[in-house]
Amino acid sequence: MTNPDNRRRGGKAVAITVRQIAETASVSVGTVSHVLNGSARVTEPRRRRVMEAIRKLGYQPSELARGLRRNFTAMLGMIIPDITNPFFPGIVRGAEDIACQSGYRLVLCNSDNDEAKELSYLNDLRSFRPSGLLIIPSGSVSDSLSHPDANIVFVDRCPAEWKGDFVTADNEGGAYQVGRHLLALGHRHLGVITGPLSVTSAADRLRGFRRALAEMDMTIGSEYIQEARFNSESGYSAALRLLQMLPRPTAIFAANDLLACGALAAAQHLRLRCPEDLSVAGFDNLEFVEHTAPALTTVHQSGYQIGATACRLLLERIADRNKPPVRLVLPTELKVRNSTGPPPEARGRRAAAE
Amino acid sequence: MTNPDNRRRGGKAVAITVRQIAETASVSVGTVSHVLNGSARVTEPRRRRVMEAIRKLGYQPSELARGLRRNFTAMLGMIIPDITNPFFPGIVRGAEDIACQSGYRLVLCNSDNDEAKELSYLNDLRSFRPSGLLIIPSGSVSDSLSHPDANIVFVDRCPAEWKGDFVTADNEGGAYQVGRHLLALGHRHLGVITGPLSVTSAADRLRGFRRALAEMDMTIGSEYIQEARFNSESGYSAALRLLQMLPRPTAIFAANDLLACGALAAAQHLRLRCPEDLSVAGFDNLEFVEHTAPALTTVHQSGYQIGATACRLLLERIADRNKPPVRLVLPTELKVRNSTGPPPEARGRRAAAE
DNA sequence: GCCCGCCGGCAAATTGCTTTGACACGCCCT
DNA sequence: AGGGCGTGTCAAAGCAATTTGCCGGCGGGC
Repeated sequence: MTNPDNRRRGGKAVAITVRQIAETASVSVGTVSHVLNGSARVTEPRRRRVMEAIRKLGYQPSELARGLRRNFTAMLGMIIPDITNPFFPGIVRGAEDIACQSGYRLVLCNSDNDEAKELSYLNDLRSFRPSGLLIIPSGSVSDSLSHPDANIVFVDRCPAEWKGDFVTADNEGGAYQVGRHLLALGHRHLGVITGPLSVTSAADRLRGFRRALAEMDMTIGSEYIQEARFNSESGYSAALRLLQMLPRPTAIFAANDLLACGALAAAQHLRLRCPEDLSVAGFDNLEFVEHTAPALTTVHQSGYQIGATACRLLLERIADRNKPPVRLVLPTELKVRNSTGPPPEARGRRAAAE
Repeated sequence: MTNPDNRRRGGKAVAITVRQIAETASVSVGTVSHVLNGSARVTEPRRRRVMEAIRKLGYQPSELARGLRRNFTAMLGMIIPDITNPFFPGIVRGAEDIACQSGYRLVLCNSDNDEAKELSYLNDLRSFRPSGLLIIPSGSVSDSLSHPDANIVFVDRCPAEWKGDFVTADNEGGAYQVGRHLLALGHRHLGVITGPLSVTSAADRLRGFRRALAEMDMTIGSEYIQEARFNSESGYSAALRLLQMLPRPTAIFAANDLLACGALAAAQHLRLRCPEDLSVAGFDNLEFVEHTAPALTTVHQSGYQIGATACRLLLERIADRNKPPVRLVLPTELKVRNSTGPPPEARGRRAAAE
């Protein structure tokens, strides 16, 4: 019963190979390969013998050997800025679900918002010959353009030079909605905490917000726009800076929910009530912001959908390298909750009128 | 200048290979390999010629070919239950940082708390011949024991039969602290929302909580222990069930922060004030629970540390397959915030006394 | 009844890299 | 000066798959 080949060599276990399957099924290795890949017709009795042998020996083909020969593997590389930012796991999850459904595996790397790290990962990932790459860029990734050999879909953010497949949410439109909302409430002194402006999504959000202002013939002083990194600590200190200015803004638009959380904390620290003294709006609609104090007004975007869509696009790109590039913008939606309300003066007036 | 080998074949680009490096540097391919791996001494002039050629041609060795030959690759597999549970990304991040520092890449899979999916991923991952595996198990993964060929570290949860390397936080101790805290506040009617009891960490937490009760010669009725899945919706409905019982519990210990969030929402839905009418405590200390309304009392455990430690252990295991297994329990710490307070009756008494 | 063509299967070449055994060269010691 | 010995280099043999070229046998058409 024990196959002489199925033993230990050099002290380490050797896996089952096609050769053993071939012997067990009394066929050639080529035939086994054809059965596995449907790359040629194999008559039924042989086919069944092979399948049986595979089942019996618990054979699992080596992705390495297969990849080496075919020059690509059943894996997709994905580079994200930071897995601990709760927005990205949603994207990853969406992408992974789609990838796994099609028999692909996802390899994940954190670029840590560092362009050098990103580039290094990009190269490392390539040495595994993945079928494709999903990239949420931190830098310009200019290199990827000089190596157009890989299938790449950019996600959430888009390098300026990139003309290929791309999926994002409607950052500009969502931010525009926030602007309209705050203006409609009567706010005239506005502050913005933006993400790093080198990141396209952050820039788009700022632009959308400004568009809402422009429609009311308003502008916003550059000192009222604070650039921050996409985390709550950074949002906290940016909010402190804004709230010490005169006139003090009555509303703050934070470019994502983490920044908004930091802003809430800053307001609390300064004993400003939200939304009575200060309105705060965020972006992303992370799951937990319904439970913050107060519940956060924010723009909903579905990370899962973004990831799933991007991955679907990538699979299509893999299937047909020559189809025209697709650039998708998924809808966003303003969720008004309790962290935004009329500014103090309007509130006072309204209270007086009642 | 153009190397004749460096052209397209069959329509697709062919990467630079050792062979081309060898030709360019006028050495044999074996020598190139030795330079790359330091597997034999190479005289300085040759070594420099090789390095120069590598730099000039932008050579990147194929991990596939290398892995095929050596029977392992510079990658680590990781299986986690669900990346969208914010506790896990911290672990992943910790593991990834350590892995990348040592030149390894992390491949991630979501088992979705599904044992079958977990097993399937385990096998797929194996076909890439990773140097090791980090697993947060959803099921018993009994299979992994019959294939002790891989280096495996279990993380956060431990299958009953597993006697190898393992890292977790002090779930039992943390839950014990919560129990002591709630009892010290005067609570006598307690409810527990536990995670799936097949998951060892959930069982440990319940045990720790019970130990605190036992020290006061108390027990808890089984109807006051509601088993739930580790997400907030499940926590919401479990809390509703608890809060409709008579006598109504005055405090709820939720086995993780997501469940606790659900419990807070349920309390709010029933117009119960927290902590005046109901105390809620969680577990994990996710970043955002400082900002919930009210700020959540919870047990801190560092996902990052768990992940980093587990990965370090795995690297050590890879370096020496024969060293004795290590089982680590990282400390946890109770964080008392505003979601816990004295029960209504004590509060009434205290108010009357003042 | 014979020949041609097609189908199914096999053996061998290929993929990029590591590793090993052999070999050549130079140095030191006798 | 000659014989070891150590050192550095190379060529070739894998690793586990896919893929290609070829061949034998069988069926159909003339």
